[in-house]
Amino acid sequence: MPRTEEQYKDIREQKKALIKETAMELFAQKGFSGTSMSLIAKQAGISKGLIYNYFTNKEDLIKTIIIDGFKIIIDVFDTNKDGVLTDEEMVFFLKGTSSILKENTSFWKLYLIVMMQADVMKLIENEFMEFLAPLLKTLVQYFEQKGVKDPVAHANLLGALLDGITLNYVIDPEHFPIDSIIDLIIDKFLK
Amino acid sequence: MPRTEEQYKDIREQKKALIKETAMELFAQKGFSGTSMSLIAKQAGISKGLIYNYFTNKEDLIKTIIIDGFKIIIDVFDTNKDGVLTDEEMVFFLKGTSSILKENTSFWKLYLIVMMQADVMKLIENEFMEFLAPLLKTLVQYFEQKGVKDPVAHANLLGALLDGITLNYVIDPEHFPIDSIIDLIIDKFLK
Amino acid sequence: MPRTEEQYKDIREQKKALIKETAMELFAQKGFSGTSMSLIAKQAGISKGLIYNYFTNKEDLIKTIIIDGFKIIIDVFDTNKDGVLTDEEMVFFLKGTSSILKENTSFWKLYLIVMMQADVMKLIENEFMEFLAPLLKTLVQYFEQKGVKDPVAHANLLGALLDGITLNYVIDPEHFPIDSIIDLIIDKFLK
Amino acid sequence: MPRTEEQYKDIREQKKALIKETAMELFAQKGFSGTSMSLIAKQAGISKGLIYNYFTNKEDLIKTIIIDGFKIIIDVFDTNKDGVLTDEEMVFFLKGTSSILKENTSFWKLYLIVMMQADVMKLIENEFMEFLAPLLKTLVQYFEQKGVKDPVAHANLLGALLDGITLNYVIDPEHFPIDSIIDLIIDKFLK
DNA sequence: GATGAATGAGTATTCATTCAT
DNA sequence: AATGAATGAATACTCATTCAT
Repeated sequence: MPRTEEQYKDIREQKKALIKETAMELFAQKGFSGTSMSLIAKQAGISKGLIYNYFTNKEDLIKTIIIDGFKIIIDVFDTNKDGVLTDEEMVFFLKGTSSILKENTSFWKLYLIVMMQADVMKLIENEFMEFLAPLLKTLVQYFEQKGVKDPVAHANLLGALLDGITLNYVIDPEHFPIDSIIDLIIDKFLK
Repeated sequence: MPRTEEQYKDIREQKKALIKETAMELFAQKGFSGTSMSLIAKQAGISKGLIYNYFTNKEDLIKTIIIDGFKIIIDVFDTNKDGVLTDEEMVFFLKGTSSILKENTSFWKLYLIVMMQADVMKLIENEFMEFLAPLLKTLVQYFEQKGVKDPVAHANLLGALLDGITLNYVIDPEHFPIDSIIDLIIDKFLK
Repeated sequence: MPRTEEQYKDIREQKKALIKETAMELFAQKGFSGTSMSLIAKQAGISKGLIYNYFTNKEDLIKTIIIDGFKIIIDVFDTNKDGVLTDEEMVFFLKGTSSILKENTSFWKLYLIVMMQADVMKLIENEFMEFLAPLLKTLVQYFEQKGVKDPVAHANLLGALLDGITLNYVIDPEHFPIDSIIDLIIDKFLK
Repeated sequence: MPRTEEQYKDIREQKKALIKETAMELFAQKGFSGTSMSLIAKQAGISKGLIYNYFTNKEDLIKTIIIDGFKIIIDVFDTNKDGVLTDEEMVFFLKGTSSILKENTSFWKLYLIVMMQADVMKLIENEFMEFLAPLLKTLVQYFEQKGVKDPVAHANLLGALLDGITLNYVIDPEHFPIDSIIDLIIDKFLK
């Protein structure tokens, strides 16, 4: 009995997710050029050819991983919100950073790798800006509302700080005291 | 009649510097595995083989570039100093960060790439710790002396911040407002 | 729909045999370092890359060729036999040497090349001793039973003689009078 | 004061001998393609360029080593002698084989390597025949005079035996019982 | 006579991608 | 949908040889 269209779609979605998940871990661990398609296939328990059934090539694979990752993060943070953050929401956002880092360490490591690699970065420039711009805008608005002297510098400072925390955390999650640092930030930026 | 030893030494040093400089730019631009020895040779206007006259292999090349870079930075900052930073020295250090970033953008980009790349990182782990440990210690001592509640978190926060600034600056030097951010840091951390 | 496992296995075995055969001829003709993987591929009518689908590297290739060769020879001669050779069996063994040389000239040439090449020899040392030791032991036992004064020297002499015959035969199979020499040996060693 | 022509000639001869000696050891140890000109230069304590001052290329170097080696051996054995060997002379020749192997192990190993390598062999084919032919002729004459049934087979057998002994000796000089084997040959072939 | 920097063709090996089944 | 054999271009690295000094 042939499978229904629905079932086929399910299989496709599952396989695609499996490939993406496997590839993400490996890219984060060994870098983009350091990870071969063969290894991804082997690790995922499928054939090399099958990957090309779902992704047109290696670049498409990493691009999809990153962009889909952004989508999830955006959903979580709802960074597109028009309104202005209250202090409470900001605390929620900063505390959320910690748990989102812990739960998606591989993704964030990959994110940093991609940011450093101009060639790969070009592939996702547009999506990257779509992701980052509203976030930065929200931060600027937040500081404007707090009445600080240079809200743009404040927003950039906080953005850089979050990047730096991400960097240090993904490199050595065991030893980097992320939670006490987040507390410190809340103390320094919200009072 | 052969050249004098002096002449040979001169030639060697100049060529080595040329290769290191060229390779650093390319590594920073395209990553370690993304940069081929052929490209380095082509860009430097020499033959592939000659690189191997000066560096035993690709790893030796990047290792030498990073370690020599550290040496220069250490000399500038004198991070091995035993004493404790005064506020004045801290300001000097932070302002120095800005100019050292501007003058060695490629090196710092390479530094971040290397930090993200576990396999390359292994090559220079020892030298990296020798460079970083005293710097972090100095920061901790500085915050201890200021009497803050959690000096280690403060030091790590400032360290992460400097990493984040480096990251944002090397990715887009034109648009990142590094100087006003440094001023803000001085304002936030020294008062 | 993929091929059946059986089909894949068939393809693999045929290709592997083709590569081994081609490589053996070339190694025997031009030596180990004198034979490039490119040339083997070209001669076999396949791509360079395919060789690495079947053998992990050049060393693995020559090692497999030699070891598989030994296996065949051992089967033919049954050198592991525990008992002692009769004169009749010794005649059979010596006459067999002639035909085994004629039928596997390339292999024996390769065998000699490998013996002369210390670095390649190291790769197969163990297998080589497993092959040679029982053969030599059988020869010693044979001469012991014949009651000659120095059976070890006799065995070594005969061994060296067989090596020498192999050497002369593979260098110039057309002109070396192998059969009359074997007859002479039978005459000189068995009476 | 400039050196006299005589002195220059002396220097040339000494340097040439040094290069030949060094190269011979290395070729015997690591094979022809396995030995680089750089290594020879380093081992001999001279520059790469200097080797090309004395030998037109690598092939010329090995060719000269082999041919000069033959010349010395021929002188020692005087294989060009027209007359026929007496039994006494044959004993002297066989015993001499042992000492000549012990004193020139590297040369004989190189000789075997070259014999196995068709490409290199071609370079010295003529000189090789000039060396071997009279030797074989002398052996044939010796056996003719002894009145054996098949003197050519006898000569070839003895020749192969000497090759085999050389092979076994150069591979493992410590353990191969060359002298008792030579005694055995004298016993088997002269009685 | 002597040096060693420099070249460039060559080597082993890897890997993204294709395609017949 | 799925396989893995096959390709070929690219990569790091080696080395005989040249040549200005």
